[in-house]
Formats: sequence, C-alpha cells, structure tokens
Amino acid sequence: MHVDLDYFYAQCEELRNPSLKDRPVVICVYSARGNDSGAVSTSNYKAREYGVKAGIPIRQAKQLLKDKDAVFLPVDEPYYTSVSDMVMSMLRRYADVFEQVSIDEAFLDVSSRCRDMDHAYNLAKSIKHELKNSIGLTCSIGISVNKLVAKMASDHRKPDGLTVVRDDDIIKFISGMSVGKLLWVGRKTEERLNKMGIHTIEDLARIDAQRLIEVFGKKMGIYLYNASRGIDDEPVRDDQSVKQISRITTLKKNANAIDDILEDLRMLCNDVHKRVMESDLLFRSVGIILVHDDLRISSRSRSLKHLSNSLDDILKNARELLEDALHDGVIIRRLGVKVEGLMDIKGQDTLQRFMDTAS
DNA sequence: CCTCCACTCTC
DNA sequence: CCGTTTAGTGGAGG
Repeated sequence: MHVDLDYFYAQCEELRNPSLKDRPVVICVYSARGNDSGAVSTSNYKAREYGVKAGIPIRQAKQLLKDKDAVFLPVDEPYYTSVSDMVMSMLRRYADVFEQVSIDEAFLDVSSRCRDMDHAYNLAKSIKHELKNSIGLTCSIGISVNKLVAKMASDHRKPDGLTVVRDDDIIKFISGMSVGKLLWVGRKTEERLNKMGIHTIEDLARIDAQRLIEVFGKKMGIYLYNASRGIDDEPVRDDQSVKQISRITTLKKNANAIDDILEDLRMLCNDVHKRVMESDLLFRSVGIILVHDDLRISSRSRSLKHLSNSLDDILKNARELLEDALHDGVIIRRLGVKVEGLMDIKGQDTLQRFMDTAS
C-alpha cells in the first residue's frame, strides 16, 4: 500500500486556516534575492487550475493568479513536520512493516494482515476515514502486489483517491501509460527513451534487457526491463538511517571572491552542524555544492581521516574546498554545504557501515 | 577497493 | 526566469 498525502504543504495550511480552502494557495520557497525570487514548492488544486504547480518561479505564479484572490505563503517546515509526524505514527499502526519515504509519503506492507485485495481495500478505507476524522487531511492510496505498482496506483487518482491493482490487472494498468509515469524515470530518462522511439510502457517492454543495459547501465537497465512488466521485488523496509545532511542557499548577489561568501558559508556550516548534533551523528566527509551563474552545478568533497562531529572540521574543510574552487574563476549563484559518511555516535548504524569505517 | 565528482531523480 | 533536500549510480583515477 502506498499512501500519499494530497498537496501536502498547501493542505497543511488549509488545515490551520480553513478559510483558505476555496482560494488558490501557493507555498513558496523565497530566496534571499528579494523581489519574489524563488520557486513554488506546492500549490492546492484551485491554484493548479491556473497552471501553478511545483517548480515554477514565484513571479510566474503571481502572474498566472493575478486577480484570482490567491494566497502566497512561505514554507513552514517545522509545522508540516509536526503534522507529518502525527500522520505517520497513525499510519504505522496499520502496517506489518512501515516505510516513510518522505514528509508526505509512506509504504505499508499489509500482506500478513490482509487475506486478499478486498481486505486491503477495506483497510485503506479505514485509513482514509481515520486520517480525515482525527487529523483532518485527505490522501491518495494505491494498493498492489509490489511497491512500484502501488506507487503508480496512488498516483492514478488524486486527490482523495483509492486505487487497487490486482496481479492480473497490472499489465492492463501500466501498458498504455507513458514511460515517464515509472518511478525513477524523470525528464532526462524519458527524453532518451523517446529518442529511441519508446513512448509507452508497452513499447519499453518490447526492448530486450541487453539493449537497455547497454544504454542505461546495469542497474537502470535491469530496473527498466522489470518495471515495464510491473515486476518489482523491493521490500518495504523500516530502516530510517540518515546518510547525508546538507544545506544550500542562494547568495544575495553572485560572487567569485571568498570574502563575499564567508558569512553565508559560516551560516550553512552552522546549520549543518546543528543538525548533526541534534541527531547524535558523526560524519566522515565534508563537501560543498556550487551552482554557477549559468546554473551549472559542481561539487567538491573531501574525506576526513577520522570521524568527526566538530563545527571546526566542517568550517575548515568547506572553506578550503571553496577557496580551491574559486581559484578556477567561477562565478557562483548558490552555495551549499554537505556532510556524509554518517554514523550514529554510538556506532549504532548498519553493520556494513560500521565495518567500512572501523577499518 | 576507495575517493571524488557529475549527473539523475524525488519532493 | 530558474528553490531545497536526499539518495543513488557510474566513470575516472589512484
């Protein structure tokens, strides 16, 4: 079962202020540049009627919703997280194995407690009722025999949808869909497939595995071969370990001198460090992310000799990496800091990771 | 087998 | 005109 909370950030805002419900609501990520620079994070369905959706520039959204009584709100991450936490702990009670995928999505393995699909359908009904009555939110749910098809099913009808795809119906359900509907097939991969004359999932299923591996690499090739047949063996897993923590920000002005960026760098390092400490983690590697003035992206990173949780290690390494990058005369628009190779401070991570870093 | 980095994807 | 966060793959080079 895949549960997807509808237009989540915007629905949260409607939840704490129901008068927003019949107006277009747009949740915005404003950058430091002022002048409504930034992008749309989410919007409610009223706003989507006018073409306002995730990813478009805020300025464009305001244009599209001129004279439409629209509301523009900044992202309030802490509030959405608190709502999400309530929802997730409710959902968890319905599952044998529970996997939260993001702030607004989760997979529930319900196979041991559901005899058949009708049973699962009823369970989904109960979930939707409880979510509506006790928290006040709607969601879309997809049910099938694996994660891939469950996810595509939840996507099929929304908002407030419920779609069951039985084993025998999988091919019928997916074959006519465009390849872009497959999980992990985004804009780039879809374009490449289209250029090969592959548009629908049915088209994809006619290509042999060797060819797909040649073109897309081993992992993706095998994935595409199986996915086009509705085959997916990924287990629902409860594991939640964090692997990296990063912060990125848009500079007030494009810059190419270290002095113009030092303050932002310090801020970013502080934020990342705070989150490392809050989660009781150690990191093994420090990196920076640069978005150039032409929006090209580059990154630099460096592994440390020892695990660390010190702010100084983040700051020093990030600064050196940045200075090094600036020597190449790049002009940067956005700057980010990242730590990875994370391990729980008590060594309480996966055995594999423990062995990786202990040696 | 490891490190670094570009690239892709997701929300 | 173009924001933020996280995870993973694969190539190059050591």
